[in-house]
Amino acid sequence: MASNTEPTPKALRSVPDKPSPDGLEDKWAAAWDREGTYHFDRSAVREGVFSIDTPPPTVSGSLHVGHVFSYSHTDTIARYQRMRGRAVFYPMGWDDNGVPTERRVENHFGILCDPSLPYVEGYEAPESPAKERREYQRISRRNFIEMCARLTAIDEEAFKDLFRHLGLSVDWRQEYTTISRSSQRTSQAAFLRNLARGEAYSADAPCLWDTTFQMAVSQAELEDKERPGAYHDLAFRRPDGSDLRISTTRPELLVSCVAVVAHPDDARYQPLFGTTVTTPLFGVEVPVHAHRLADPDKGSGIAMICTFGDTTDVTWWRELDLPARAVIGRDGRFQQEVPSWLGTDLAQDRYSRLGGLYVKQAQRACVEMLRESGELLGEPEPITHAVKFYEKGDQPLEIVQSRQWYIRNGGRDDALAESLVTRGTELAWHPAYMRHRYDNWIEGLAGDWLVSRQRYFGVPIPVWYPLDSGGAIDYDRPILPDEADLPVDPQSEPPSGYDESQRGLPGGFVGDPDIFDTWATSSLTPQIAGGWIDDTDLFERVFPMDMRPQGHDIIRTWLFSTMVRSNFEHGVAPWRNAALSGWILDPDRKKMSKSKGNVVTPMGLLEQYGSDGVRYWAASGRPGTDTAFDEKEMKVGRRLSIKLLNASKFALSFGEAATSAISEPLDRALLAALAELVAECTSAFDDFDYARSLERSEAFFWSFCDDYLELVKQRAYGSGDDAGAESAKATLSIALSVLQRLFAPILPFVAEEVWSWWMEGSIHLSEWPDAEGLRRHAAGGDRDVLTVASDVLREVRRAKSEAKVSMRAEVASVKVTAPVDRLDAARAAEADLRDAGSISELAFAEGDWDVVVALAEG
RNA sequence: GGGCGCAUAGCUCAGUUGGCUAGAGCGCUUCCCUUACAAGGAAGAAGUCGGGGGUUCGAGUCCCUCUGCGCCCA
Repeated sequence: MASNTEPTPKALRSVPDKPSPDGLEDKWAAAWDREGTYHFDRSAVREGVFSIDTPPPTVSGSLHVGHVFSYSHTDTIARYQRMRGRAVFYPMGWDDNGVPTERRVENHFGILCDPSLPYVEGYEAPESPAKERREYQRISRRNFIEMCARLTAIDEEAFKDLFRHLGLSVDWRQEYTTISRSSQRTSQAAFLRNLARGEAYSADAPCLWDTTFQMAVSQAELEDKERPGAYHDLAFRRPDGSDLRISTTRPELLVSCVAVVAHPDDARYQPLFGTTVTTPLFGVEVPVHAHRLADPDKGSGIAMICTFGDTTDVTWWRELDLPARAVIGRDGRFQQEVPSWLGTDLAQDRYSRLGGLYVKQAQRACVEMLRESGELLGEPEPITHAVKFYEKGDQPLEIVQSRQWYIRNGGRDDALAESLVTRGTELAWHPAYMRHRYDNWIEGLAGDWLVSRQRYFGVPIPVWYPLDSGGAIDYDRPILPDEADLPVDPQSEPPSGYDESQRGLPGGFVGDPDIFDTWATSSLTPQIAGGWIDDTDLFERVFPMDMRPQGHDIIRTWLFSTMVRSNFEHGVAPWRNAALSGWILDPDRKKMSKSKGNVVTPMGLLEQYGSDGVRYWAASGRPGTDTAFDEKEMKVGRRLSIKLLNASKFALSFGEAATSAISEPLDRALLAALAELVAECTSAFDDFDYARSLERSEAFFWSFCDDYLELVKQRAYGSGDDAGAESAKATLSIALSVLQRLFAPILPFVAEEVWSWWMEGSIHLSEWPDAEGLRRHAAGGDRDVLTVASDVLREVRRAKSEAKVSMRAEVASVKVTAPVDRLDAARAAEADLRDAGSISELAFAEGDWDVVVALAEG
């Protein structure tokens, strides 16, 4: 079902005297709103729909030029598909929840969340926020969430204004936020279904922990950073009493040592396998194991296994079935209580010097004790090594043992990983090589997806736990809500069958204190935007979606996690195409980012160059390619907009004529060339390559203005009953309508403006030009006629330019020598050439290409 | 260490399956106030296609290798 319309000329053409691109944004954005131009046609069936899984920007600050860049790309595709007759489902979402939003809210208002505090009715943030974070005002969880909602609502409006000004053809009735009740219901329902099918589980397991945010972190959020460290050689005691030198970068974890390990092939340590050694300082006896992950070239080739110094420790702990001896708490400090495995007074005494210290302090204390006891061999050897950080954090992660929820993602299940790779092959990737990023990520997964986050502003994990008669939590029998009751907040409401007064009491219940990872909700954007839970009629019309546009930096997070959820819930890939956009680079070829301080605010650019000018720059960036931030390109875009206004005004000034009047070879040549252009732009857009379509259209348009318009204008000025004039007028009308429509996806404002001068309805709802129809109008026209005529004209201009005379100067004679086919083509445009060049005598001769121009005297 | 991408005019980039003397825009130089456009138009100069090797009648394009830059992962 086509939702677009054939171009219908207005009864009266109305062209302004002095066209300008300024002010078009406000004029047309309002008109599109009023007319509902971009409203999704809900009666369309799936085959007639083009649906877009729009990236919801994080509402935690301001939009930057990168947003303008990539969202413009998506919009060109949306507009093209709409003109092809598809009902375009183009929603917009806002990703509010997550750490960045909480951070922004904390700093903006000078507040911090303390869940132990009571709710305050009518709370207002301090008028002047405290400067130091530790002096921020503490408020209740509910108050904090309200403040988050307040700030994100303001930010959303600003974002929306910018996107409308940019001209995104979004259906704003389909706006969503990832924190809304509907999104919470969707997110919780999807999770409960994962749980019911065994795709989600909770486990008391080691997890990466950010001690600043007091929050668990998933593998997808990790970032390796090079940090200085040092190898400390410690003296363990062998069974025979001699020293065993073991190197470690984390001597403070000595107290957590549960074993030592060397490579099975390492002859130096083979005699020790199966025996025990004794740790320095604490005198704990630990076994010596063999494992392939021990690197013989690292340090002394034998390592201590601790609870837990890094992720390899976790692997060893799991595979070698070792005990856990954790001492570092969630706050990043060594626990006060002396560990039970320290048997001697000396060991206990030594530990008491560590209790309560932060990791760095504990390291210093430990090294000092090792020096005192003589068990530090030599001096520490400084090195730099990769340390794991939370991508938004500034302290190294610790690994702590805790109860968390996980969703299976193939990290511990090869068959699942393989099926997700296969899902990836169901997608068309633009550009194709981005698929490797996805495949490599899956191959490198080390565990399931940890989705619990110890934060506040987000979707609560919809689970309660019963308390036994002793008040202990029974994690194995979680209490789940009915899907019909979603969304729920286990922190503030009791599960069915319980009363709020039973919260925390023996025989009662507790709510899971955590919320979901941001990605656990945004991995469901197709379901949220498409109405999976609330609007199944809509969902059937739009899912699986046609297009997922996104940055390539979040393939491992957003793209992958969306695949995981869709694979489980629907057994299909959630989209047919993934379009990955590149980066914006500053003039030094560095990635533009807020932290580098090289970001430019977009609104000023839109005002200076016009939204079309900025969109032109964006659309010049090829899909997936990093693009330099370049205001010159925006200026070029603005010039193109102005040219389209002026050329349209000029071409329309000649009036109309019936298409049956097209008779001149030059006119047919133009239409034949135009047909090829349309075919090329169409296949480029079908391949998501807006940049190629723009490049071809633009080149054609400039030569249309420079050559064709110049060649034909004298003829078109001719008297109304002149056949040549009629042919020119009809051709100009067709060409103009085609060129305006080819530019419409890229330059929506100026295209709509010029269209409105002479056509009914919005250009954005009109038919995309049709190459076949143009070929019929061209009636076998020979493109060479235009090419050769342009070549001759160029020679004439060159002669005038070299003689430093006006282009209007009279030419006494021109002699064109050419091979016979080109000669025929030139002859076919003879009259137009005379007019365009002010040529008195035009002669032709057969031979090698040559144009001799003789200017008139005086 | 593994994977991927990029390298073409001063700058930003095109260059489809290998095919005549390698293209565009910007910038630069010169000229033109022509009744669509001076926020314009015309013309011109400018490149050993990162280096080396190979396949081929023919390589910017395919293969190998080296160098530099960038990204992802370990």
